[in-house]
Amino acid sequence: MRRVTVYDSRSRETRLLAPLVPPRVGLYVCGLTPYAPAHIGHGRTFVVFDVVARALRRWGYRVFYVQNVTNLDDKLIARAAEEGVDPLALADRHFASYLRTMERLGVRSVNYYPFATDFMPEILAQVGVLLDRGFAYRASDGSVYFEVAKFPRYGALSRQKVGELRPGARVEVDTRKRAPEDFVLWKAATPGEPSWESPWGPGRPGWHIEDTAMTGRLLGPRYDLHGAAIDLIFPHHEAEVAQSEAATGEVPLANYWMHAGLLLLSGEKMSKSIGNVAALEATIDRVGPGVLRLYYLNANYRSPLDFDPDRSLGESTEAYARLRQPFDRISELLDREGADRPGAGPPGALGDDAASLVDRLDATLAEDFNTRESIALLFGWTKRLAELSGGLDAIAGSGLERLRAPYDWAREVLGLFDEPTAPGADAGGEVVEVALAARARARSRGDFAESDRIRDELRAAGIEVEDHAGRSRWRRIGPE
RNA sequence: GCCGAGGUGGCAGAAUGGUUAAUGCGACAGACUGCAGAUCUGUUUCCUGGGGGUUCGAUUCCCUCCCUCGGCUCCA
Repeated sequence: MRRVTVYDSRSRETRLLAPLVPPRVGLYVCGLTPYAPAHIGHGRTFVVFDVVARALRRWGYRVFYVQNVTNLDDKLIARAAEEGVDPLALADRHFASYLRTMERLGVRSVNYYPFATDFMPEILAQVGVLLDRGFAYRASDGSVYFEVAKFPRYGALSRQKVGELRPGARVEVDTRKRAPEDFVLWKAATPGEPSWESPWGPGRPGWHIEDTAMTGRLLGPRYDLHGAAIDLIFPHHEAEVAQSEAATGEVPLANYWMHAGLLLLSGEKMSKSIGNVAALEATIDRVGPGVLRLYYLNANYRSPLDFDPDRSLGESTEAYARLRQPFDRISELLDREGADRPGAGPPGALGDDAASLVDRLDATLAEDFNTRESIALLFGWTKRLAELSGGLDAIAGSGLERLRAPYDWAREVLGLFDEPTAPGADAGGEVVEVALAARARARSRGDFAESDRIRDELRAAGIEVEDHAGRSRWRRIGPE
């Protein structure tokens, strides 16, 4: 197992990752509430933790990655009422679409997506324990609240002092509570809304308790790593800590807390409630998963990232195309001619350099998942291969495989280069070759009008033609 | 008001108590090309929010102020 450091937002320092039971790592990430399509802010968070899981697995850790699904909450119920559908069915529908989007984005590292409503026995049990131990109380209508005053550590994670909060700043204060900072564990049923039987009467669980009920069963009372976006640190994560630690007596709930920075849209938080969202699915349609992942990973995962719809992805598109150029060429040669294609060895010590670069990439990423610095190293490698100026074609298959190693690393860990690209392997490649042959004949007889017409038509179809000294090559740039 | 995260070139964004502050985008010039694009080469010397302090040396550590964003009880 490689030595890995993690910035822990609870202690506010970068710490050596020491799993409770090596090499296992329990990773829990707060997922979304599937009441609307995912936006690119969600995409950032889930790509970040996808890389965390991929990297840890590569380094020998056995990661069990749980991402919960809040398939029942106020907004979901409200949306379902608007549409006149069953809330749980609405959640199922949006979750199915979310899964497809994640698959396209290359997020395949999650082991288990538990649904809140599948953990009703655990939720009821945890609420019951909190009542028995005196950390919770029942309100007149049957709701159950956590009494924050009984848990002195409340606020330690987010460094909030209860007395300094401004109740009602954003959400109406619930008058049934003893104190404004108390939070609901069990909500008494509202007619017409989904409800479950409980010892305190029919109702449904509060948001926070769903998470600790799930992690209690799936990961135990203490686990290694809790991740989410920073906006959830208060009150959600604070409540998780209070519930779980009060109920189990086991401290701390999570050994490490990783909080991803928010994606801002033109300087403002992107969120479904404000309505300033860029849909994730449509963005993938437009630029492809690799460009979007590069955009996300091109910044420190903790920094706020300001998305500019007019330039951010254009810039990443250019950068991605440049980054992958030698990778595509190598892949094309290997796909077409195989690993035993003849040729020279890599010049100088380039083959060894590829191997040592992979070591450096691992070492760099292992310092709090520094994806940005890793990408800078990959650009350096792209530059070195580009300086071979056509020399890639002269190198034998075995050598090419060695030179591709840093890109293979990027594919495995960062999830880049995962879309089909090698022109030869593309469906329709033969047709393009025929068109290019016709264009070559036109050029050789000086008929540039015909030559340009063919080029323009190919471009309209998403095929970029590149004229090189010997022959013309082409690549897909996607439909305009 | 309180808490938290940020402030680095034209733009996006790394890193570090120490030679010319990475990388990418953009721009400009050259090579190549029938032209364009792509590609390659070079240039982009005056860039670390303001003010103090510690230090031989601060962008980095400390203090203070300013600005932006987030949270303040069911937001990724």
